Amino acid sequence: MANYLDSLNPAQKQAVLQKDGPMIIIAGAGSGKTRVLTYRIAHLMNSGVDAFNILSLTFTNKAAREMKERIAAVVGASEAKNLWMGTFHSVFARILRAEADKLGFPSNFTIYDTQDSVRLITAIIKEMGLDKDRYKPKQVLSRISSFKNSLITVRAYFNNSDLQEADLMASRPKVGDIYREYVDRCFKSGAMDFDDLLLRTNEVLAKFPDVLAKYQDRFRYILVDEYQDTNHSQYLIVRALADRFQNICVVGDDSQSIYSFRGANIQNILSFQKDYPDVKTFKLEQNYRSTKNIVNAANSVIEKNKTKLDKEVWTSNDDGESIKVMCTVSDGEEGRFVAQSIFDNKMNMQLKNDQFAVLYRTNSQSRAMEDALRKKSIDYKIYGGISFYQRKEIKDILSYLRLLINPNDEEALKRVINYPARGIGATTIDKLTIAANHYKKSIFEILKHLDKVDLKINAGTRTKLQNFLNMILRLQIEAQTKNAFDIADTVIKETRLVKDLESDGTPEAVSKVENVQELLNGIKDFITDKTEEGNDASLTAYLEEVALYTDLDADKKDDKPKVSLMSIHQSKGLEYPYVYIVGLEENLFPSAMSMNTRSELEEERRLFYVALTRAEKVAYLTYTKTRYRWGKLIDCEPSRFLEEIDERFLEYMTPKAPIGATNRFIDAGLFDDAPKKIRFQKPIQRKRAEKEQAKKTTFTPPKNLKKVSQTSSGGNLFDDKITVGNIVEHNRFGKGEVIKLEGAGANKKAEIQFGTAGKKNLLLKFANLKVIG
DNA sequence: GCACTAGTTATTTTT
DNA sequence: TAACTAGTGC
Repeated sequence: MANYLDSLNPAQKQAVLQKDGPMIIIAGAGSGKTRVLTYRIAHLMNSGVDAFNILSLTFTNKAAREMKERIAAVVGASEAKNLWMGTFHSVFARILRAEADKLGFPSNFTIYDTQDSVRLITAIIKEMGLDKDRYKPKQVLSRISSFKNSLITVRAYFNNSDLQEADLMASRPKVGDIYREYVDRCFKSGAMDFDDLLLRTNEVLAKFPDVLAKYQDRFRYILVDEYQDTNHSQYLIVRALADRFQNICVVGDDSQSIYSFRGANIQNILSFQKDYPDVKTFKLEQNYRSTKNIVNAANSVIEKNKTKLDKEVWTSNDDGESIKVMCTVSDGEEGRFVAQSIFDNKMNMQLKNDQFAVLYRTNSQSRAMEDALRKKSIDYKIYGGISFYQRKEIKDILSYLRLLINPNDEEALKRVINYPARGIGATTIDKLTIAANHYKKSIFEILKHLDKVDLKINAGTRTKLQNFLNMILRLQIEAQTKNAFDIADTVIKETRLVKDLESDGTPEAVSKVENVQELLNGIKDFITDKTEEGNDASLTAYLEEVALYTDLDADKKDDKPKVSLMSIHQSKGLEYPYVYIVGLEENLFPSAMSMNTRSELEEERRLFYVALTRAEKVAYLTYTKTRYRWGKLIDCEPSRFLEEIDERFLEYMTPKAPIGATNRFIDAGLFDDAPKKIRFQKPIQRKRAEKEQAKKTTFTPPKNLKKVSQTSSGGNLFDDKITVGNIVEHNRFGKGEVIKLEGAGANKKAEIQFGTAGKKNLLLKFANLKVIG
């Protein structure tokens, strides 16, 4: 048997060797799940299963790509190429391209992103004359999205009095009508939104038995990763496809289910055993990622959840360091602490930026972190937030490209019909929209037959519309022969889009021009990559990839190491030696929006569990007493999650000096914050207590808690003892000679020439050096 | 039709 | 705070 099996523990090995039938792998955090999946697929292939018959669904495209590479290393690249691997969305978008005509969609249908969907819904609400304060487009969209994820079609909605009543009670009786119009308009535009990619897949599989049979026969072995985060729609697809051969392997961890807001249903994993009575269950409980302190601390938190599967995560790794808790006065201070701490750890442990991650609950928290890291000249990368492809200048160009592929794409057309400005304003667009709705055609069709439509549009505007139409038609013809890069380039020249920006001259415009250049480079890369791989390099393929792109996919390999900043949701599946979880405050984490029900709170707790288990070596938890939120300074209380961690695993940090130059008066009171005491006081009493404390200048350590000072006395002592020429000993690097000293006090650094480890720069306060001679 | 300004409103998490 | 909207004047 191939030697890859030797590297697995008994539980992992069993899961890999179990070839046929339904099976579930409950994989604790850091238990080598990816490795099991990879080897399992490799093993299937080695035991005669054709790669073409394996479908593997992952949570991100990046995960799929990496897994493919690892499988390629075992079975060879040419065979691995034939595997179907990717996210639900990308795999089924591909399948829908082949089957879309059966549902009346063009095969080159557009994929609407959230922005497109919101814009369309906004337009519909306006057209229907509804109050947009009552019908908030985003809320309406998320309601529609949840319908779709539960496979509630428009017809099903109108047959379901409960749903209608719920909307009536929420004073939004027209939700159903908006839903209907939205679906119609998407259809007319030849567009599918994210949820449609799953819903329409279900539809095509349900309505066309031959299509279902085709894919059942094709995907004889199905693997689903992160099964705890599948929604009902995804669940049904998997079930339908696996129905014939029942070779279905799902992997997941109920403790890491964190996407219920997106329709994910934790019941999918909890009740898998009921769906397939002869299921084989495997549990991966040994954690290889983190220290005992981290694993046990995480366990002590997740224990508080009632809904969960039975499992015990353990590790044979070292105890490691305690989890460090830090309180600061403000969010700015919190950022400075994190930046300083990363700086110190880098110095002391000789680490690279990419060994650190800063995780937060909301993306808006990144700003304070960015500012602090930038001041310290620490390179960082932000994941999430507004992605590159969402930027206006980029979306505008992409919209032109979309329009060339699919001229019925309403959102794309409305974006570019007057950009760059060509004198076609809101009034004209309204008239066109009304005509389009009336004739049940797309706006583009109306444009093509302007002369036949009775529209009160004056001659000047008519010419402008005609010119626009002619340009698009001309470009469309060019798009048939040119590749994606050339056509994008032509679009930019033809529309004078960049010239417009260049003449602007503002710094923003300059950066926009750079972004456009980056987009062009991206298209070029796409073409070369896909051509090399022998894959589809068409404009359609490019637009699809871009629509389903996430920041995580964008990692460039040749970049210099950077600190990662991301939301906890995005950090799922990742790991870092040093992890900072910031903003541990009530109403922020757990989020104020998610504390109403037990299940919401449990999900927040799982989110915290996910955050904590990202850490391999050291985890820092920070919270602050005040924070700016929508421009206002608000008081914060420490998060309940801090208390839920068994305190044996914690260490409360207390810095000796303020990290940055801030109000000394406030700083004086900041260090004696024991969350234990404060938690159970009522808010008003608490405020008073805080004021009292602020007046004190002395520090009383909280009882029962270990206290570490950032400026440990040991370090200080050595400060004065060490001089250039000393021979010192470091517990990692061994013996060395002090070559140079610089800085003073807490910032005193030494350059030391070690024998085996080479030259190192160390901060004395951390280095714990022993002077030998 | 368009550019500018003042006022309002929003922050959960994402394919 | 920042992004978006409605209103105003040309």
